[in-house]
Amino acid sequence: MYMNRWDADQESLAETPDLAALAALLADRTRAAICMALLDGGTWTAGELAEYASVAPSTTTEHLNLLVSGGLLAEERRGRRRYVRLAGPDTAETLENLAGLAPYRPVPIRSLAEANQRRALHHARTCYDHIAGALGVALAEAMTERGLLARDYGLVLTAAGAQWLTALGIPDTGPSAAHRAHVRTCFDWTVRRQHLSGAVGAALYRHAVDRAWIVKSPTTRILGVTAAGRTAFRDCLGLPEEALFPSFTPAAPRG
Amino acid sequence: MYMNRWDADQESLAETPDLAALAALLADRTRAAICMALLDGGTWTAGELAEYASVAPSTTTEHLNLLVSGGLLAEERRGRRRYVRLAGPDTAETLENLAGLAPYRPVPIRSLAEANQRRALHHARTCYDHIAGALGVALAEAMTERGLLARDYGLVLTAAGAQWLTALGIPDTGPSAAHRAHVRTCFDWTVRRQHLSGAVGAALYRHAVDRAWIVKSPTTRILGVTAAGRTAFRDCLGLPEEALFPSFTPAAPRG
DNA sequence: CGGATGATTCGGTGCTCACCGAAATGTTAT
DNA sequence: ATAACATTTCGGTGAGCACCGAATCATCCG
Repeated sequence: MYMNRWDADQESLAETPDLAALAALLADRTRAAICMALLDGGTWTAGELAEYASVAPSTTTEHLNLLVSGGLLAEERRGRRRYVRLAGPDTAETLENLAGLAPYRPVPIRSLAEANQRRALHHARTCYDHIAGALGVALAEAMTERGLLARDYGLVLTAAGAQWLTALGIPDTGPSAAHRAHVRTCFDWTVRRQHLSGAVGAALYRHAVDRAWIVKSPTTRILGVTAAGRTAFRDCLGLPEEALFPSFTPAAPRG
Repeated sequence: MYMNRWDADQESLAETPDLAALAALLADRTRAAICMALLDGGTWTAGELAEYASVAPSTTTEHLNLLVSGGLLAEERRGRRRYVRLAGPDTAETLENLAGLAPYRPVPIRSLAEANQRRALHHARTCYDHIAGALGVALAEAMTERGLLARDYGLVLTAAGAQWLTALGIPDTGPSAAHRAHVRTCFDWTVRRQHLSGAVGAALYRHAVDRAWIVKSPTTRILGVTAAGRTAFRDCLGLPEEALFPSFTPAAPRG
C-alpha cells in the first residue's frame, strides 16, 4: 500500500489527507489509552500494554497492528517480544495538543495508593521528552516572570533566556547559529495551562535528569523532585516552596 | 453535563482527558470533511455543509450537534439559520497538525473544472488565518533564504525578520515589547513541507489581503495572486516566477 | 395569512468493529 | 527435546452509529 515519492508527486493533485482514518485510530478507548501510556516517551511490550489497558493479548495485537500501520507507533521486534513506542516527537506533540482540546472524564479512584499515584502524576511527570504537570507549569511561569520567556500569543525565548540557558551549561540546540533555541508550548491537561516543550523543554528535562534534580519512575510517567532539585529550582528560578511538593496545584487561571 | 470550575478543581485529581471521545468526533468521514471545510476560517450554514458533504440535512444536524457539544465548533443561530465555525485558532492549529500526520487518500477527479479547482487549491489557499499551499511554503522558504526566518528544529523569526516586518508596515503583534513576534509552523498537506503560521503568519496574510496582493474566493479556500501581488512578492522576497502561478509545485524535499 | 425555506426529530436499517477464547506460531529456557 | 512464554490468527458475537426519509417545527417572505 506504500506509495513512493514519484507516484505521490504525479498524483499529488488528487490527494487529500484522510483525517477521519487517522482519528479513527484514536477514537477507540483502548487505543487512546495505549497512546496516552506511550506519551511517557518509553518503549512498551505488547503484553505490558495489554495488562495496562485491561484487554486480552489478542485484542492488543489488533490494536497495535492498526496503530503501527497507521504511522502513529514505531515497532521493533526482538525475539518473541514486540516493542512499540510513539513514532516521533511530532506525533507526541500532536497527541498532547489533542489531549488539551479533549473533554474531561472523571476516573474512579479505588484506593489510597491510586490517589497518591494520581497526585504525584499531577505534580510532575514526563510529557514525551520534557517536564509536565504542576511543576512544568510552575517552571514555565517562573521563567516568564524572570523575563527568560516572553508571553506573546504563545511563549518565546528572550535573549536573556538564551543567555540563562548557556550560563546553566545547557548547549544551544539545533544547527542554527542564532541564540534562539526552539520553544514550543504544550497545553497541560492536569493544570489546563501551558508548559514548556520543544527543543528547549527537552534540553531542560535532560539537564535536570543529568544533575539528578529529578528522577523518573521506571514504570510510570511520574517524576520525583530530589533534595538537590528543590535547592536548584529554588536558587535558579525562585520557584515557590509549594511548587516543589506533590500536594501543590496552581490556582485556577482567571477565577 | 457541564462541570463548573469548582467541581473541576475539587475533582481534578480524578480526571483524565478523554482523547477517544474527541477523536471519535473526527473519526467519521462526513464530520472530518466538515471540519476540513471550516478550516477556511469562515462561517457556514448547516445547509451549505450538507450540500458540501453530500449528506441529508437531517444527518448534518446530527453531526453538527456532536461537533458543537464536543467543543470543536462554535455556533450561532440567527433566525432559521444555523451558522457554525471552528471554535478557535488553537482548534484550527491542532486540526492542521493532525491532517499533516494523516495518511493520504486519492480523491477522484471527475471533470476539468475539478482538476483546475484542485490545482488552484494546491497552489494557494487559506489555512484558517494564514497562507498555505505551494505559495505559503514558497513564502516561508524565501524568507528563510533571506535570513528573515531561521530554521532551528522549527522556524523562528530572526532580528532581521522582525525589522523586515516593521519596514513593511506590519505592526508587531502581541503585548510583548520584544522584537520577536510569535512564529508557528504548520505542516502543509499539499506539499508536505512547513509553512508559516502563528501571529506572524496571520499578520502577513492580513497585510497581503489589505494590499490586494491576494484575493480570497468567497466560496472556497482558494487564494488568487493578483498582478500587484506578483510584483510585491517578487520585489519583497524574490519569489521565483513559477511560484506565482497555479501550475507551480515545489520539488520534493531531499530527492 | 399562506407558502416557501432551513433546520430538526424520530424510527428503522445495515454495516463496521472491539472484544474474547481457543488454537497455532515462533522464541527462549531447562 | 520439552516446557514455558509472548504473541498471533481466526471465527463468532454484540453493540454502536451513520444514514435516510417522512413528518414536524420555526422563520422569513409575499
